[in-house]
Amino acid sequence: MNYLAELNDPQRQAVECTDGPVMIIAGAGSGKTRVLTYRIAHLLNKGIDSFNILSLTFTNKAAREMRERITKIIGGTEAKNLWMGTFHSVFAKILRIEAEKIGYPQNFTIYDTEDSKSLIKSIVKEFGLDDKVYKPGLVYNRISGAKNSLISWASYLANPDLMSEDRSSGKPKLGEIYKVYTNRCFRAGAMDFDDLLYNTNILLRDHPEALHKYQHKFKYIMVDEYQDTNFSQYVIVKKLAALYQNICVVGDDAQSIYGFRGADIQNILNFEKDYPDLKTFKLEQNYRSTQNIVNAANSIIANNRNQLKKHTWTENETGTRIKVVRALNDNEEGNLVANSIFETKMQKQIRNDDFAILYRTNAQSRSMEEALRKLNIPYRIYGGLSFYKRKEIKDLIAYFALTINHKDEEALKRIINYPTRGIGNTTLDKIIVVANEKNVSLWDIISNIEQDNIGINSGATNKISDFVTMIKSFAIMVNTHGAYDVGLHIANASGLLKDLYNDKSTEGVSRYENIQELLNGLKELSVNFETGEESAKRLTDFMAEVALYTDADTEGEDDTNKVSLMTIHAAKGLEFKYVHIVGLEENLFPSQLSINSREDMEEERRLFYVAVTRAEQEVMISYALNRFKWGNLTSCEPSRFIEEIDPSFIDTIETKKSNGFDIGKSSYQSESFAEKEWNSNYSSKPKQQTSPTTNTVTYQSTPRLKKMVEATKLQTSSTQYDDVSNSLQVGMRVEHERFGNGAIITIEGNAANKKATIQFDTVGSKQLLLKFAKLKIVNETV
DNA sequence: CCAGTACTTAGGTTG
DNA sequence: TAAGTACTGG
Repeated sequence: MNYLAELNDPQRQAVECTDGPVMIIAGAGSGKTRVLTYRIAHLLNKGIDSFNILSLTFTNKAAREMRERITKIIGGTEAKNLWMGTFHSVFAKILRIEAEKIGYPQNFTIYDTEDSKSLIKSIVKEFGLDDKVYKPGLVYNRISGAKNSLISWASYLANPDLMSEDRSSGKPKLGEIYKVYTNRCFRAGAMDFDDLLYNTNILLRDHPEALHKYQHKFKYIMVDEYQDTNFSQYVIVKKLAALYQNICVVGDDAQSIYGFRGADIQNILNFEKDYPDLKTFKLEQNYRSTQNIVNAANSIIANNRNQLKKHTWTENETGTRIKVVRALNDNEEGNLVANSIFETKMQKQIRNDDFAILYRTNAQSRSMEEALRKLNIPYRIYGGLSFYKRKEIKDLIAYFALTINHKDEEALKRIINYPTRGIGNTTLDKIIVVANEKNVSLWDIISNIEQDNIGINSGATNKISDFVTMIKSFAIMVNTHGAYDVGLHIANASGLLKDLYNDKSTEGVSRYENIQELLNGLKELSVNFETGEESAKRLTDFMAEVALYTDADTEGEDDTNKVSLMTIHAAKGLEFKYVHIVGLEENLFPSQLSINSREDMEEERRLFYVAVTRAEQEVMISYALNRFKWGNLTSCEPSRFIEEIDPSFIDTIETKKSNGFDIGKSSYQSESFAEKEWNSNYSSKPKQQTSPTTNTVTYQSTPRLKKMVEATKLQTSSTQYDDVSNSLQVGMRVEHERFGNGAIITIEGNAANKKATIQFDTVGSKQLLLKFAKLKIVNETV
């Protein structure tokens, strides 16, 4: 295959320059992925072994696309041998191999962000600190930032700058929390996402033999989206490439938009300093967009100081100018955008999925959705909750995790009493206290619960040992059965499937189906398609990868041909014929939080650059004069970014509504249709200011009296229902004032804590505390 | 234990 | 405004 003929000059040079350090500055739409894939093909053509090539990306999606394209060129077998994937997946794989060197078990758990935050939350609680001050998300970001800068907890505590920062922000204990967090993760045999990179650095720093091994293995290294690397990733790449120096980084400093999560644009700006004999190639020809779009984008980015020199250009047609549209308020902005899409569709016969609406913040999607719905335009919002983050999925996966790694404490805390098995918070708290005293894992305590008397009553003790026995039995099965068999068994034996099955609400049904879907996924994994026989794919293999799945991008059948709604961040790497960028207002885009520093402002500007360069044919920019923010109507000014576009590439549209009023002219504003609509949208809503004074005022008396009244009430109610509660038996049919009729399935606990599980005819199964549930016996026949 | 209510908070997001 | 969480009464 003559792939070199398909490339322009700089693209071909970049492909052919395989040895030594190379930097490819790839403008938007310049054929970057093509160059990367052809470069790998070229390496293989030259006789390089596919096992010696490492290719790193940031997202699963990018990795998958790359693998698909490379498979087409070089075939599946060769493609499989390449080390190709996200930073996290590649180094997780290496860490599993080398885990023992750094004191971790080979089957370590990967904590996702939710696990990490929940752990942080419990540590903050243990410290007796206020979780309003030490918000888990904030603490997590602080720890994450430290790890991505390769600052250990010890150097954090020893760093006077960091310590004084934390003191002046009123959070002096952050370093201590970092320390305990690290210890707890280690104790649980768990790494968070940042640890996958941090610990790789530890491995390469402290174990020269491991460093040499991987330096020799990865003779050729490629990194995509290099402008998004953080310090931790930068050091890994630098170390691995130190021996052969066949390092090729690809990126575009103008598209660096992830500074807020630790990406350091200096990594690409200073790449030359690390490799003085660096060869740089610039891909400046844009194949995606019209001249107007490319030129407008160039005029925007020219306002940034901190950038590498490059001039993108295109041979495409001139195209139409960028339209700038003003709306009176956010709802009208939605209507203008939706109308524009509707008209373009009709006039030019364009598909829905050729349109995208891009915004700075997720909150802006609402007005867009409403407007699209009014015109019956199908749309899809990106960035929802991914499958693997759903509660029921996380619950089942927690069972898997605990089965494979008994020390995993977040998994254990999540499921020890779900489905409820009588191991309540009090018991769990006791276990945690003892585990912390001895600094051993929770599992160490509960698996010896019968020997060590830690002040838990015999009932709970029995339940805990049942739980331990169950998990141990799962663990045995993992070694003897395929992933699907074990998964199904765990879902059943844990009682999770049954619990969901009993919930007949819409959400309950959907949760049950989600579990089925996960199990189906396991089945596909464990069946060998060619023979139809069970393969040796183990639950362990699934668990090694699942934490790194984020696939919100599994497109179903019904997701085709819809208008795309997403944040600009989410749009990076995508392209659409028609792009609407909405909310171009000061304090929104650029964001209010970025107006005080040049770095942040330049990142906002790059974000705008990314937005504009998504478009092939047309860009429409809109802003509103008034917008609801946090429940208040605020007036807005047009964004400075609009002025920064060279005026020769812009058309300012004086929008006309269907009735002919020109809302762009202020003289019409007080009488215009738009104004009336504005009034009807916001002012005519009944404000509920008039309080319903006539309604029942139950306790308009002193607090003391109120207490007495309530005490009497409780007394009467409990005496009244004690008799009923004592005579209840399993099998009886009862009536509940809210849930209707049902049958008693189990009764447990005694006296005040007596509770029953009841299968109701209409609302499914519920557990009720008999003290409160005013049950009437309907039928005593057992 | 369940469900309703009071209260809080509000950027972008991959793995 | 809206959505999510913490608290509390039955």
